[in-house]
Amino acid sequence: MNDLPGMETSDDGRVDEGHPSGTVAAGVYDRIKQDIIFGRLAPGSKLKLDAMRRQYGVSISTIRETLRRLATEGFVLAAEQRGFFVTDVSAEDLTEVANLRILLECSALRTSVQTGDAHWEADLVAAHHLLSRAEQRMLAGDHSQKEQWKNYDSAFHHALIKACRSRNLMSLHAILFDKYLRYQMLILTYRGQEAVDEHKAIFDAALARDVDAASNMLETHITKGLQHTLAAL
Amino acid sequence: MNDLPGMETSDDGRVDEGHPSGTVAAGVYDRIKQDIIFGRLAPGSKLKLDAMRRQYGVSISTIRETLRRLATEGFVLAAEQRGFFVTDVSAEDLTEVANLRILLECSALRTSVQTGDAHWEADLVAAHHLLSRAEQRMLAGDHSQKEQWKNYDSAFHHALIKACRSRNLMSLHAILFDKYLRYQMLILTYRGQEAVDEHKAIFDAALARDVDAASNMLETHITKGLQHTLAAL
DNA sequence: ATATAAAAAATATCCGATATTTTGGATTTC
DNA sequence: GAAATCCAAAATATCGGATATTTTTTATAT
Repeated sequence: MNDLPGMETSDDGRVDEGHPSGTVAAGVYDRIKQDIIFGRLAPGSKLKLDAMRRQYGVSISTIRETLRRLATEGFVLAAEQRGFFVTDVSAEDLTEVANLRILLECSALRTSVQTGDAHWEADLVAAHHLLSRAEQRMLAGDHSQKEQWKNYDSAFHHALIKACRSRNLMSLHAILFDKYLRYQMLILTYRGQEAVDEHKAIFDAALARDVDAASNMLETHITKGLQHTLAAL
Repeated sequence: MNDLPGMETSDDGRVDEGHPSGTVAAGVYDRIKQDIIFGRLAPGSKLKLDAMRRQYGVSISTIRETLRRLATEGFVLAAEQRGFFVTDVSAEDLTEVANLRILLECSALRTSVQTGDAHWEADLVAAHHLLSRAEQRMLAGDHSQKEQWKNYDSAFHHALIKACRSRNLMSLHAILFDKYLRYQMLILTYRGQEAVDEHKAIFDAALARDVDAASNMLETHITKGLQHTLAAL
């Protein structure tokens, strides 16, 4: 009882240990963030400090530090003197996030495609391969490893823009991607073959060093994903 | 003694009270952030928790929370188990920040100019008026209120893009602007009449609803500022 | 129903204690 | 004399408890 609003959260005494996180705070940060992104902590729900402390097995100071951090990234709302809440979702917010992704990701992709070296190519090929396999499983109806599939999706998009030579851009993009991801996890439908084909098209254009084609495909990909998600929201 | 690395920091027991900040943490956040931006805490310097606690007169928990927050925004580097440092500056970083500003700010400006209503115009006129007066003082050789001048500069750029209808973009931009600002404060030279003219040109184009002209002028403005700052760095 | 007052819950902050880790010297070794 | 090693001091990470305030809830009265 006295459980958190969302539903069951990450590990409840599970041995787990998928966290090579050096510090306690880093571990709990990862866990809470994932719990928000994957919907285990429902949008809008109150994050009571004492309950969180018990749930995650760390002190209140650590919880506060973590929530503040997540608030700065935008996953949590810090209401002065009234505590913390999981950030709400809305069609407007999703649209903003998608448009920002287009702006940043396309710009970074263009630079990447123009300047990426053989090493960038190799990483990209590897990332696409892993994503591709996961997508095949999804298409085959095996939705059991959604979390992993999304990790490969994330890694693929990351690999695409990795050669953009801007740490600032990369870190902003990473946060945006996670925000976008949360919306995708919220709706439960898979876009299927269409998205697979788009990934492939972006991948091919990138390797062919066709800057415009790659950028356009990416924009289409995000726009279509947005529409799909908006419709299901 | 046992002072902080930068030099004298904001208020040392001063009555001050320019902070209507409801909570203690909010106040110290503002102060530390300003101390970094305006160079009172030097780039790269170590932020020792105990020293900070004494300096700002708050508990270590509060200091940690604040530094974590600033680390997420990128003004502070959180080195796991090794404490916090003021983020270093570099030509590469500055260039990245400037390019991101161009990307986000120009995009937002275009939307703003296209969709801004009379209220947006009014705010913009007001902001430009204040900036303009401050610039005249600067040109006249009165550099005593650099901090205020920069606040008007910031407010002007903010007013330009205010009608872009994207909170996400606005908040990212605000952080980028502050990062850029720090570099400007680091070098001590004023770009002068040139920048004043650029501001005026952007302002005029925006009010004239000339999207392309406004966007181009803004890009030029940022690019020239970047070159000026790079040269002085 | 609605406004108000008292009680309970929760937040914001501080403090002190402890286990670890990192850092700076001092000492020894090659 | 430079490099490796070892030890003590400093600093970080984290916890649990205490207190003042503020918010929320509950109960009471209009």
